[in-house]
Amino acid sequence: MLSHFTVDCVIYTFHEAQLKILLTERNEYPYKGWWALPGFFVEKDEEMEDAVKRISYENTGLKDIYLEQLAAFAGVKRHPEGRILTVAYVALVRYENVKNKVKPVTSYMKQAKWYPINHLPDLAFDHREIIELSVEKLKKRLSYSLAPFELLPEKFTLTQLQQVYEALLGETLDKRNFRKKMNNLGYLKELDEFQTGVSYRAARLYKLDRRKFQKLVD
Amino acid sequence: MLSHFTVDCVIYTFHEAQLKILLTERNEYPYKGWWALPGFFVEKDEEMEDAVKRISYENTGLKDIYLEQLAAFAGVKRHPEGRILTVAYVALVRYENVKNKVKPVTSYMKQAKWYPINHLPDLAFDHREIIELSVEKLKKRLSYSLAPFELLPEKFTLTQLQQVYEALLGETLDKRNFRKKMNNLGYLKELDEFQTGVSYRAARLYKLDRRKFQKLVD
DNA sequence: AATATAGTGTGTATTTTTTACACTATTAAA
DNA sequence: TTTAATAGTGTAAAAAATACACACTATATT
Repeated sequence: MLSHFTVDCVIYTFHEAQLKILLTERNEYPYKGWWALPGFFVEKDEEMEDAVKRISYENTGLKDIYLEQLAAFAGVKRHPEGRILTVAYVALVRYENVKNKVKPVTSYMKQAKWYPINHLPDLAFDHREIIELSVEKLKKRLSYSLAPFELLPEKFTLTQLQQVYEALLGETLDKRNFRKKMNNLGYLKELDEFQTGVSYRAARLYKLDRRKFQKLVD
Repeated sequence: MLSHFTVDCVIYTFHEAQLKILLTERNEYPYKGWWALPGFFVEKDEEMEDAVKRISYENTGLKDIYLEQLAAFAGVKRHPEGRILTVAYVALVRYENVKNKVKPVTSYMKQAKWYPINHLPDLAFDHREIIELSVEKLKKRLSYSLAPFELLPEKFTLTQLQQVYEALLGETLDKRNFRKKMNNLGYLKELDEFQTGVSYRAARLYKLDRRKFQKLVD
């Protein structure tokens, strides 16, 4: 007797200075018409991570996204039709890459939509609990995590980076101290490029130096 | 169709200045005669945590132990008889409480034994991988974790506490700096009691002030 | 009684990190 | 040319982390 279980994805992005999560409106019972995390059953011979990639692809059109396992949820009562275990994953995507691609590709959901983490609708199953745990975890790991850089464009301004930190920590940070610290960490590459299309002083763009970042984490 | 899955427990203790894990010798196929983490199938109407408690109780005689979910493992090939998902938990116990209680209470294992984390035997399934991940996680969280205090007796010496830190970090620490820091954190209660039965100067005993610890973590 | 043993317990100076805080510079649009 | 909006910058003070060595004490041994 083999294991039969689902995966659910908490797909984050950063847009308009806010952290947002992709939710889908279910078109199937149970919880038909409710908002839920994208998720589905894992096939018999399918690796969990591949299932997560499949689901994220269906929902964002993106392959090769940043993934991390969050936890397993298996409450006896979590699913109204009997105990179904789910393994929740966190995925981080760049908004620029997905903004035009989000649409329901499958028959079992009506639509997909980005919701700011502070303004979520009522959610199916125990999905709110899953999301809350995922925020907690991102927060805790922030200081040694790639997360901010997976959420931002490849080239970003220091203000954007600070906004990601602020959104995750839920508090505002001092601009000068934030910049000083980021520069001292030494894994930001200052580019000779600047923002375009803004009606005020254009900010300098930065890139993450992944090699230096990795060295520091070890 | 409901979920059918197992839980596996990485049960840690601290003894003889070493971190140790409880392993059981399997008395059933597959992997009969191999060492493995204590684990078993979760009953149909049983909460995961209750299954973990049941298994820890069978193996250590202890109830109410410190538990934390580690991760789900579901590799298609992890179990030779077909994909079985397992949810791994970390449990922390005090050696003084279990030292005489560890014995195989069930028919499916021959014996149970504490192994230092640096000298593990060959292990069944993907259990080595599970253990490695658990050590990583304990290490990362050390600075804001109750783990050291769950592994030590209620009343402990600063040297013992330092040994737990050193075992988890895999490096030695300076005694004076360690003590200064622990005292400054402010959640250790200095007792008017001292070690007994040692043939050298008896060390002062300390207790964790859980209330102050909690305040600091928030 | 003297000595060996083994671990306890303590202070200071230096460096590094963190914090608090306010103004000038640049650009586009009105 | 003025206004509105955001970018970008330095210093002083406090707190935390680090490096480092020796005297103390309880017991066991002779």
